[in-house]
Amino acid sequence: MTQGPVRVRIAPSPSGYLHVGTARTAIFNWLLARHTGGQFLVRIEDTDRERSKPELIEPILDAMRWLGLDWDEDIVYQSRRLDRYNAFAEQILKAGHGYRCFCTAVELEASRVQARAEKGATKYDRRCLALSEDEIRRRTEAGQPYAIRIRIPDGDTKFTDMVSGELSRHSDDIEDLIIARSDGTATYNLAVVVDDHEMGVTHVIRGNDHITNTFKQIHLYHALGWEVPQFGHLPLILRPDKKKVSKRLGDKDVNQYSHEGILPEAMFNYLCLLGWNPKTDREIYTRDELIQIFTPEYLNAANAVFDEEKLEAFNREHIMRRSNHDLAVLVAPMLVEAGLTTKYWLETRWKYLCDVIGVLKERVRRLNDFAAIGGYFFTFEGKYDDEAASKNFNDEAAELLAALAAHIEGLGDLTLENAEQAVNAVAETGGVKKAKVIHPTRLAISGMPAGPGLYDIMALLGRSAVLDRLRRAIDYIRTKQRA
RNA sequence: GACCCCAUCGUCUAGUGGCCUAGGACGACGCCCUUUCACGGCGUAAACACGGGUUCGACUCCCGUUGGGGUCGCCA
Repeated sequence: MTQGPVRVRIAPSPSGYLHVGTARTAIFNWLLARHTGGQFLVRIEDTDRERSKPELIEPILDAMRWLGLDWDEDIVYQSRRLDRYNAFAEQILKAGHGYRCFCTAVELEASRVQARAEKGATKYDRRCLALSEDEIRRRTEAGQPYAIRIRIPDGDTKFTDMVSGELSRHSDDIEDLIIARSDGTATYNLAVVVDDHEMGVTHVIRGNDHITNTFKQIHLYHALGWEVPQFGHLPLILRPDKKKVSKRLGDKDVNQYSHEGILPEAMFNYLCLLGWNPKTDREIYTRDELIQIFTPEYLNAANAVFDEEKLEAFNREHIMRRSNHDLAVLVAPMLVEAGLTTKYWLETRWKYLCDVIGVLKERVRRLNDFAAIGGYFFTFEGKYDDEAASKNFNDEAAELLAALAAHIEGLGDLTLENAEQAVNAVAETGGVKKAKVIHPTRLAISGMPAGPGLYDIMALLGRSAVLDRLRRAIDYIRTKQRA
């Protein structure tokens, strides 16, 4: 499909962090902009003074930067455009598309409660639309506060959604929404329409929880005499319990995944395939590949459950695609934070770090796993896995370890080859199977029951560290046997 | 409750009337590889919600039912 350049936007409100739902909406918008050579814009919807928190803006932008979602123009802050919106509310009122509503919030709430009780729709009953000119003038002059509502014309409202096709709703089911509050400030729907129009947004792609708003906003475009943009309503991302992801329900901040060792390209790739797919059996793509192949036609209409296990599977694939050096840059601070080593030590032994990552790489799902399963490459305190120790540490093992240590002492540097030869020799002279030597040795030098190939570990650790740990294990076994 | 959206394995999905005895991926299970754990390879279990139509023929089209989700604020 060929499509001209689009102007799209993501419009988060700083009342919380960026969760995967918003992140995925941002990704699709960004992808469409990049695919068509258009612009991706960011607007901060911070008109709610009570709930917006300025300090939440940076974390949201950080999460976007982490995902590689760069924007093309200055960020638009609605809070700085408040004055701009009021004029348009007035314009709608003067043009006869709106009317003053003197109902108080308390009254409105009461009639909603009543409507619910009577099991009906809770739409505004338009009582203020029936007010006479005189009555309106009288109340206005008396200083009675009023909100401005737009009057929804009779008939069906229709639009063609990029995801779901023809969508329509009868005017009876669209409320005469308030566009300006009684304190004069504009409400969300008006602000959005004014901004999208003035920012030149051509395609509005957002969650399908906005469908109701879209019908309302279409009437605002009409009342203002503006061209209506294309709309696309994405299916929602659901939690495993099938509720839509939300801050309320404690869903994770996208930044948190970064701290938990998820690679940004993995998150990007996984999210992109939730609700969209390339119509092939391939699932792993780079960001650039996705820009190439992305087309909104392949957007799904059904909601999708977010599965962290599958995210991890994507993460593993992307970890395998990164160079050891790249991974080292990301893993180094994690090792330091875990108290396993220091920044300085790693900097002077960068090659070693890369080699360690090389042997650990394929048994890791998240970046944090490197520290969790490979700590012994940096620090070893003589702690042995309990189960493995009771199984592998016995008198016979102590003797074999001693024989191995003796053999290694006669060696120069430990290499993959002579490490293997050493183990073979010890097994042979001891008249036991290799496994009898290998398992205690692994436990002795790593403390772990599982991990990379033993010779890899030995060669990496080096002669003196291996000897130290061997002797330490022998002591450990002997003192334990005596006790 | 009203309105709207949606409906293929547990999960993400392919499928646009015959290529379907429904394909792939994650997860699960088993086998092989192997010093362990992974990786890799091979394989198994696992789905078209239901009922009516339309048609020579429906997973695919239409209607209804059921189920799930969303929205119903002078919040965004």
